[in-house]
Amino acid sequence: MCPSREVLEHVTSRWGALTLAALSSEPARFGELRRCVDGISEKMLSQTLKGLEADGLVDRRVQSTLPPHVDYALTPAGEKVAAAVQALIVSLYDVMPDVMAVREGA
Amino acid sequence: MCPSREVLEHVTSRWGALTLAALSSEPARFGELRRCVDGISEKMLSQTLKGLEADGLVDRRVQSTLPPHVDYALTPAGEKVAAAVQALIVSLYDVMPDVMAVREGA
DNA sequence: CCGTATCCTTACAGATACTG
DNA sequence: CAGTATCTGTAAGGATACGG
Repeated sequence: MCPSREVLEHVTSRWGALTLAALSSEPARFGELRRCVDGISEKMLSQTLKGLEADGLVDRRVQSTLPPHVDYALTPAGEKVAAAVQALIVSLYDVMPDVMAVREGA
Repeated sequence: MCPSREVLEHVTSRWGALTLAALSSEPARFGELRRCVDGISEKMLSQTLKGLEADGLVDRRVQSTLPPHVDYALTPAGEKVAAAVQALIVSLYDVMPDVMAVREGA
């Protein structure tokens, strides 16, 4: 199975898309993301970020200060993918009226 | 949590995106989809199609002939979402060289 | 041909507690 | 603040066999 399938599964994993979307406006810190991505646990955020980082979509910058300060930002590749994810989310908002109508009607 | 989150999870579920992509070129039959979406089981295809149908993204047309003939097609709403999914996949292909490079380098 | 029903295994994901 | 470790339940997903 082609390697892009793996990346697709990372990006479209339960939290992958939301995390990319959260980073697309601006870099953010761990705690910010945790509050921003509604419902995500520390564990899953950490895991999701690691996956995206391993794929080269997210860049992790550590400042070894006290207390530690870590920023997560999109790489150029990440920006392209995140833009597509955003477009997908927008298209979803676009069709939500239809979706709701079908759900009721059924 | 907003209702669009549910639809997002359907669309970005393991097989959701691939199924939408497979339908975006033209309507297809169950068996065709099964062969087209590499690795999917009958159970998951059935389940995925049901979810997308319940969201009003996919239309199911049955001809009660013998043997039975069933076509799955995108609804107008489904077309919009599928287009966005396609764009996402294209963006992924676009960045795959970078991804591969990062994976090796690491 | 188009699915549904059943069984079974894994791995996803939440809660909690703890470390640098 | 920014995570990691462990423990545990749930449910997603695969294989197979059968029904309309």
